[in-house]
Amino acid sequence: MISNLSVKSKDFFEQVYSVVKEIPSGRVSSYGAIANYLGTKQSSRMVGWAMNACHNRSDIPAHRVVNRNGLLTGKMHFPSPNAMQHSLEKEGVKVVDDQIIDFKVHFWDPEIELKI
DNA sequence: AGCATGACGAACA
DNA sequence: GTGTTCGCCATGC
Repeated sequence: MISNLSVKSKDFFEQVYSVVKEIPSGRVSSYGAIANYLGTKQSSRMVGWAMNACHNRSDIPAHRVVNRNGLLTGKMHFPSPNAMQHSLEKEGVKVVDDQIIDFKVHFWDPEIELKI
């Protein structure tokens, strides 16, 4: 039903979206954690690239995905640069100067929470 | 084909 | 803790 050509990257995107959608409210994750969960931890950039394409999808809480430092590096890619921080604070995550406070507390690791 | 860039991460000085 | 460098892989010129 589906050709096996050029499906890899698409499937990778879908996997990223699936994991991101599993992130509960008030929790955050990192590109590297997702990449690690998908088995491509060395390609954390591709996770960010997948998020760049998330504009095609509607149900992707991309604001819950930040870099390893808990820094909102991707906020500038949102409709409004303030949307990402605002959404996080709305969920109870404190953000100051584009950085999540107590990031490790709010951190959500798919490899742990989803038990692989 | 090569070179530069990017919502990253890790290693190293 | 900060700054620099490299690796990674897809995309654009």
